[in-house]
Amino acid sequence: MSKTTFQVPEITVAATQADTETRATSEHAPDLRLWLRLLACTNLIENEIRSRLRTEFGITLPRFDLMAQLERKPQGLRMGELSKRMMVTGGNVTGITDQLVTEGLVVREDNPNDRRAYIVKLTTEGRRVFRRMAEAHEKWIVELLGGMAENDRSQLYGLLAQIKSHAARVTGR
Amino acid sequence: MSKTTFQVPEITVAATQADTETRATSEHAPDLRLWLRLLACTNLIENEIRSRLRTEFGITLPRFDLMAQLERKPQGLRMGELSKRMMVTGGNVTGITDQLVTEGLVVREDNPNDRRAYIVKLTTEGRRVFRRMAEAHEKWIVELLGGMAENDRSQLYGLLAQIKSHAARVTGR
DNA sequence: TTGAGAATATTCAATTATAAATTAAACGCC
DNA sequence: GGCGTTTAATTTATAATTGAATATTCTCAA
Repeated sequence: MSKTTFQVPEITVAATQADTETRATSEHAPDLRLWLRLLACTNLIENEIRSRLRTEFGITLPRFDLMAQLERKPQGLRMGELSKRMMVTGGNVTGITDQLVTEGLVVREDNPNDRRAYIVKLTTEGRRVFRRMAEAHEKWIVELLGGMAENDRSQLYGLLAQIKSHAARVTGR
Repeated sequence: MSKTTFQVPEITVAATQADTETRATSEHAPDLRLWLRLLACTNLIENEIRSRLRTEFGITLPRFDLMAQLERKPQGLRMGELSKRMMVTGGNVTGITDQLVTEGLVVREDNPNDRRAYIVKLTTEGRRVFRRMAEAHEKWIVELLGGMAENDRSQLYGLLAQIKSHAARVTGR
């Protein structure tokens, strides 16, 4: 009975949904379908957040993300630490930091213990600006993910932990 | 009993892992933590796939993604359809398609019914190349997601469906 | 029929992102 | 102390990505 999928009219499917996940059909491995759905969820939310950050605050998502990392670490972070946490390359962090420095939202401080490394911190202004944005950002996330039963949410959280630790092991962190 | 999360020691968490998710602490809303974990999972897997596609096949992830959309639609897709399905802007699709055309992997065919629109298709060579890559790609996904109990996987699949449809409603598709 | 508005795709400028090469400093070891 | 290796960050070249503006074509109502 579950093999009746080949009868589903393709036209209808294409008309009612069209995103990354459209790639997955019944012939695909369950893991692939899962991956495409994961990707579709992330893209959907990420694109909406990006758009709102731009229209509401005139900031880009990567700049917001970098500031978010710094906000949790008042002592500052090195470029390499930002790179790891943001999961992007070092060169990318250099560019985003440059922009934020120009805008006066973060500063590169010299590290007396290691002259190769900077310590990047939010400026007072940066902290002020960020807090205002973060408040809205959190509301948006709740709006986008919300309506989920507490039980489902913690289920999901745990299942993602499984994926994360497995994938991290496979990729060597 | 489920409200004990505020006791999680932040230091330990920060010391043992460093990624996007590091942004989440106990003071954050559960939804925010969930979002950051979702994002971390996606980035982890996506970055690994990108890297393997490059080293094994010398192709970029967006090019692979575009070809993947076409492979399922032998009749071809319009630029706008590719854009929706890949969840990226139209201008982006134009650029990626240009590259693939140069490489001889896809073609833009004129649409006799609508002279504004092209129909993009895989070439014979493109189909050949893609199939080889897709086989490896699927194995990688299984490797990265694998080891998950069938029950957990279908649980996760369903929970993501919830998120996806809710977020799609909020964003207006 | 025609003309206003919608739809389709491209172009453009700016930003983000990667990967590889480079510069500079720290580290370890003899 | 000096030298090879590692580490931290930037630079460079190229690609991907966005958002806005533009050019073309289509639709449809007056």
